[in-house]
Amino acid sequence: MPSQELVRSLTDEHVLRALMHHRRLTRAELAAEIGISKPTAGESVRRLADRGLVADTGERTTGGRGRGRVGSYYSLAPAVGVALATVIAPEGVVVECLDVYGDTVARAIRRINRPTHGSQAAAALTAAAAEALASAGQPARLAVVSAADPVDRATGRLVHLPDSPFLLGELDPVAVLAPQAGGPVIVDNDVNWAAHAERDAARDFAYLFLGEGLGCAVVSDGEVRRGHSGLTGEIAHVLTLGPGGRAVRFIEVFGELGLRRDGSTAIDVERLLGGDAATRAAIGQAVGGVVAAVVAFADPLEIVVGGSWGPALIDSIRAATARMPRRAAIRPARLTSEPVLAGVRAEALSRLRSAITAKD
Amino acid sequence: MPSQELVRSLTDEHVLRALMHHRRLTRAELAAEIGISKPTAGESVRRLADRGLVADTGERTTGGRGRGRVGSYYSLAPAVGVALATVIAPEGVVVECLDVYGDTVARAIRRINRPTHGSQAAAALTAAAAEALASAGQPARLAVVSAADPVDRATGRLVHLPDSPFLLGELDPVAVLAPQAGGPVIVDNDVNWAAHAERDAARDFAYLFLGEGLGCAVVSDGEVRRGHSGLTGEIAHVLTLGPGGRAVRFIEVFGELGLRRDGSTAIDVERLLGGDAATRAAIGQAVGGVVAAVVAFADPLEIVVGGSWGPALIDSIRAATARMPRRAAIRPARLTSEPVLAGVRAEALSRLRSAITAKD
DNA sequence: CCATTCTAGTCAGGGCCCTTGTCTAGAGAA
DNA sequence: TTCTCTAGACAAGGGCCCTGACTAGAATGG
Repeated sequence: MPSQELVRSLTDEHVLRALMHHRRLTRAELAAEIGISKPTAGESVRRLADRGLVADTGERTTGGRGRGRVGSYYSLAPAVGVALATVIAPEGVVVECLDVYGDTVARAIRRINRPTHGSQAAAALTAAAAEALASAGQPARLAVVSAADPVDRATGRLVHLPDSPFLLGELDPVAVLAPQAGGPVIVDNDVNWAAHAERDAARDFAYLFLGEGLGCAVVSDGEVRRGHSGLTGEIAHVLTLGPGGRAVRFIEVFGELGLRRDGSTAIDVERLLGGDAATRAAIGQAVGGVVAAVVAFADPLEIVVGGSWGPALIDSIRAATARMPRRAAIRPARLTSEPVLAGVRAEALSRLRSAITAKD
Repeated sequence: MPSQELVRSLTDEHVLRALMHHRRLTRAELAAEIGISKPTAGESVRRLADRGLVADTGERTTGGRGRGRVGSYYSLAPAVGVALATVIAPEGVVVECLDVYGDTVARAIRRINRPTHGSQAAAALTAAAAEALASAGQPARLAVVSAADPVDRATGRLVHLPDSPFLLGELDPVAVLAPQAGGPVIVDNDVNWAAHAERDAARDFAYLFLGEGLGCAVVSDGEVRRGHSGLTGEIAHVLTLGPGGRAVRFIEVFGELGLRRDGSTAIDVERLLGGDAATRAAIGQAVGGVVAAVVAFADPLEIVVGGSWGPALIDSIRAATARMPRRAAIRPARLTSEPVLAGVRAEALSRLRSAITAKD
């Protein structure tokens, strides 16, 4: 019987998924919801209870909907575990424990004093994860991590690219979190997660991040595309229209305009936002060249502009792109508060649910 | 029994797939190959024969492998049909009928006298398809079409972009072929299909097409990505490094070097290939800028260079990209003879097989 | 030349999973 | 107290597949 028990596992999967969305159901409600018979629903619940995935909540239907025999409510057991949603930024780290319903059941924060020194971030990460897990009281099943630096797709390590700020320093989030994650550790950079959170808008779009650093995420056919080594969207070296009509690398435009912080590769956002009309036009031109490239290579329905100064200069960008032969709608990012965390949460929830239903 | 017959359809699917790869098998061989019992294999064959998908070939095992009772060979019936693999180029159209084994069972060619006049191409297409289908003697199930112009993803129609040669003219391959295709008509441009054919090399790469026209295909996570409207890879307007260090649109570089054909937007390949060292270096610089952009937005493992003059200038391109902060391996295209047709054939075969196994 | 050997295909019996239909338990309504 | 209504359990049955035994029929080999 090679594929006979497949149908049984399918039934169990349906039951788990129904409980994820309705939190608690009686066996009769499960049968009606899924479209299976009551005996089948009962058997499935028994199996899942034996495996520790489902438990009788102790609640009874009495007092709810009229007469009839009382029913027992079942729900997912705490043993199904939580997912760690983690954001590592230069200011500090956030670790949240998400349960299977998407609720944040615990949260811990640690500040980092010396960024660009990986061991600081690693220590903060371990401590925050320990605190959050202790507070949640449930086992972790996996971790989804955002880091404010380019991430190597194969290893999950942060990589230092020339001319790009290296905010967090040498850090291997997979190695740091593996002991606490209880499963896979998925790492990607913050821009990609922010794009992930705006994914419902379109199946093909680009997210242009314009802040202290420069980044871009490409969403194609509904998924964030990372490329071979995970460096899709590292746009510092794209050739664009610089001052005087010269072809200049994108990041160098800001140097030539005197908008890079001294002794750093980061952009001085304050000075940039206080710039005059000519400066804003020059920046708009430069961004326009990048837009032309992303239009050519990603053909997005729209271009979402985020970051600390991108939305403020959106008119200059629109003006620069208005004359281009091919255009794409340019709009500011929709999510303004914690877009990165929103994307990380969404992925953590989706993966946690898959891990539970797919398991064995 | 909501999902009970799922396992039966799975069995049938396995049988069909086994027959696609082995062409003819006895029921006992099917059972051994798939890992099911002989009675189950026999039942499945009976069902599929009733549906007309499988037929006794009349061949018997006698004379082959020693003693024992003779077995009956079964194979897929001709009624499973063929896929139309179609290439539309300015010179003419090719229509091939591919059977489920990937063999070309019929082929028809029509020349086109007046390109850029869509009705000519449409007539040639209809005639070639009719000839090929008559010769094949099997019903068509779907068509996969390559066109040497940008293709609108939503409609399958050819689109005219500014500064890009419009070789075939207004043409709606879906409408033209629908009556003969017997199913869906999938249309994409030639560069994407050529990239499709090189897909086994890597899951993330870019295919740079440098010929009379300029194009690029982006393969990400193993699939050719088309973008929202299907115009991914239309690189004529990417800003790059032009003569004198100015930021120039890619296509304009060729105009400034005097390499565009008079009265047309096409590149004069002969003159280009006869150019001096300075010209080749200038072209290499310009292509290098495009490479920088594709590296930033697609992060390919390698960049495959094809087209009529691309491979010939690969050293100039490599020299221009050698100094770039981020690099990707650049290599000439592997498939040189009919890469487009190879990609179209591969997709047609894959879709034909899916259509047969998924049906009902 | 005939018994042996070996394989393709069929038949019978049984297990698994689900379904329908019936029955029991037990709470609210009359 | 009796009726009504629902959650859940139990029994019977059907679909699909498997194992094991059986039949048919050709080549081998003494």
